[in-house]
Amino acid sequence: MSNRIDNIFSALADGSRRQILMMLTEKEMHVNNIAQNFKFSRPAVSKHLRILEKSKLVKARKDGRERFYRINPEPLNEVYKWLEFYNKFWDDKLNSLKNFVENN
Amino acid sequence: MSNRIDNIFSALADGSRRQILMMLTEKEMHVNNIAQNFKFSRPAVSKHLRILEKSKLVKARKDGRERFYRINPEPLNEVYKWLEFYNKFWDDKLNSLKNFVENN
DNA sequence: AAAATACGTAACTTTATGGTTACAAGTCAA
DNA sequence: TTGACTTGTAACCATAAAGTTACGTATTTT
Repeated sequence: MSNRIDNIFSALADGSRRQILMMLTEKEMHVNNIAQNFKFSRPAVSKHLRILEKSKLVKARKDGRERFYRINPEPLNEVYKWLEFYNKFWDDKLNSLKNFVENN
Repeated sequence: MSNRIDNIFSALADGSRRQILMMLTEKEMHVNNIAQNFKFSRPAVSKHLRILEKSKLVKARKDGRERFYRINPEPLNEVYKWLEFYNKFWDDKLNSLKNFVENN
């Protein structure tokens, strides 16, 4: 019963996965390449990649025996959209305070 | 070993908790009040509130035997800051594309 | 053809998550 | 002071998450 935005948030709730995303901003990387940056095993990295792939935060391209992963920032727009509402709420609070100060 | 932003993201990774936050934008609410909006039990709501409190997304105020919860959107700024980097990345990609189009 | 490489996945373990019911403590009303 | 109300928390259960090792398969190298 977990939806799209649940998946995105929980994919992002892990520091290792955020680190992977950070690496992928610089260049495409294949699995071993990514795994070298972590203390834990390659299959563990593979699992993280599966979770990132499921939330569509990364996409994969197969080249021979290697799989290259690249970032896909599109799902982050969902997070942005979600935050916008609260940003508005936050602004309104500031505006209320501003109004209070101006009118008193 | 989970840090501040981990806590914020995983607090937000649950639809019920996001619903609670949504309710709290309108007004302060006490626990029973919140629990009436859910099918699951009051202690379950209490647990969700504990998680939201831990990530500082809500704050509580005790009044007699009731505890009133209110939203605290400040931690959402952390999420914003985190997203900003990727927003820049995204813009740069668009700029690169723009440059490519302009120069060819 | 055989050996080495890159990867995914299955099976397993440990720990975390999200729910439950039962109960204790503080506060309010009669 | 007794009884009801509001809440938190402990103990428990089922399921999911995050890691491990072992192994199968596709691809490349020799």
